[in-house]
Amino acid sequence: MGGESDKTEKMIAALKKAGIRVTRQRIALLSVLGDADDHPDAVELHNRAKEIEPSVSLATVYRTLSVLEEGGVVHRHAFDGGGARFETSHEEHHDHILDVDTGEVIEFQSDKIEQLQDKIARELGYEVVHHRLELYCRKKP
Amino acid sequence: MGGESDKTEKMIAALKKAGIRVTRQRIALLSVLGDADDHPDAVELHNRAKEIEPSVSLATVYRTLSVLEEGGVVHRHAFDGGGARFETSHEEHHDHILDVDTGEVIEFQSDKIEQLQDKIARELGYEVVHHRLELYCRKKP
DNA sequence: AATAAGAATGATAACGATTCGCAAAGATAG
DNA sequence: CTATCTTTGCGAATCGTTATCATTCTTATT
Repeated sequence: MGGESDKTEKMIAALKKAGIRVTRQRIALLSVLGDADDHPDAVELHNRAKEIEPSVSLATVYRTLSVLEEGGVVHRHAFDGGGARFETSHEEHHDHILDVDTGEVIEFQSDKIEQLQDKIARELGYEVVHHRLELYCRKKP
Repeated sequence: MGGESDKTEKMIAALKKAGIRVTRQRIALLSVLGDADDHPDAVELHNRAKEIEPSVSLATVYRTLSVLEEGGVVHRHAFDGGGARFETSHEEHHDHILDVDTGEVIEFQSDKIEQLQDKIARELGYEVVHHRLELYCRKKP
């Protein structure tokens, strides 16, 4: 019983607290998201979720991902080419390196860059709401 | 006659040199691109180009933009929401601030950030092929 | 200038990712 | 357990973009 991981439990609690209804399909999706250590797109999440809860439809996956995004539970990324990709937001903020040959995604974090971004925006009279930094890279020979 | 600007002439010369055929619709699009100081999308470019050369079709705008991108004449950007937006590549490299309230696009350039990006990639065994840095900002109160 | 050969074009169909509309099923408060 | 209000699945619709294909243009050659 309760095959859900700790991560999933926490996300369910977060939903309840936010007054968002907890349904079978949402639990399935949250569980899949919690287990994913890659950055799957909606179709891939749908495939994985179907193994837990065969009735989930792709439409619901999309709808739920939007709900979760608004609730701050997942982050949506729009890397070059193809559709949006998702990850849970229970890690530190980070940016991404994308291997242009293999498609692999590597996460990194740089306070210095972050500070420079803020500085640049500030000097132009802006404050950064959110940003997007992607390094499309190739393995060094 | 030859209402084309200097910029446009140069781009036409670039096409010829690259062995790319110079057509009425391509001249129209290049002229529109040369005059644009914003970052128009394909539909907007199509509208502007039609005023010079009414026969241009949207399909050709898309096709030509791809050709120009491959030829290094324009850059394609995929900002959050909506479709791709374009600008000529005859300026220095720069990144973008996007005003989340007005949609305005401001360009900026930071050697320091660039260097940090290279350093981060290098330390992970990668070299940066290209990158994407967008600051979604709001005007400071 | 006329021509041949290949490339570019316009119109429209097709596409992939995502959203919408709606009737039916499900979750939660009382 | 019931009433209410949400969420769901399905399929159609939408958006930005690309593909198809017969026709028209460019360009190199005469």
